[in-house]
Amino acid sequence: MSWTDERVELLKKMWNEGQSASQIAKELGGVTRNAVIGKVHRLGLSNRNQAGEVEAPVLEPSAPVEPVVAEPAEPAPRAEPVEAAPAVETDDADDEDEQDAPIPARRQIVPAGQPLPPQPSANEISAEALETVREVEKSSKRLTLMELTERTCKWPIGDPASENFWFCGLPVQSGKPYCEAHVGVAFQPMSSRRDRRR
DNA sequence: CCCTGATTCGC
DNA sequence: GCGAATCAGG
Repeated sequence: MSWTDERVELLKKMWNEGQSASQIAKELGGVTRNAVIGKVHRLGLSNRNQAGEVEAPVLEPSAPVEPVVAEPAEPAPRAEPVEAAPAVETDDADDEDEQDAPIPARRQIVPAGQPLPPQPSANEISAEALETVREVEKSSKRLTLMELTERTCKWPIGDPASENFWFCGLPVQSGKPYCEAHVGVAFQPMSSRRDRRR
């Protein structure tokens, strides 16, 4: 593969969008991240952004969709109940402990045997948190189902029933299924969810 | 171990 | 110019 104008353009675009060298390399195909980094330097744009100002088009993910049950497209091979959300009984047993508690997750099945993250009802998340997540999602890697790995955030964004759908894909928080931002909304301290009694 | 970008240097 | 190898760091 050679650096055709088109490939260089894509490289520039992605680099200015903040994509990592490996991401770009994957997108381009036929090159390694080293090649990308090397090219980036030769092009003298090691300093991300400056003129480009290529704002990610990010189509509004049509607001937090209600839990969408993914059709078991293919029989998932005994999906490991990874961080299966324990039935969180929001009883009146007010516990002040700051123990993290996953919000109820809908059982969803992914061919890869990965449990899908819960679709949070916007009303359960603080405004700021939601804001932050929205912000972070702008830089999501927009991975497809097949591109998910054990260390890419599996938080779904958008409407699964449409083309406007992808997975976050940002680096997961070591061990967890989501990136930092999404772990934040997926696992909330009891205290912050106490007031929203059922 | 996973990842990131930066640099070097033989080709 | 290219990019693998290597380095430095999270």
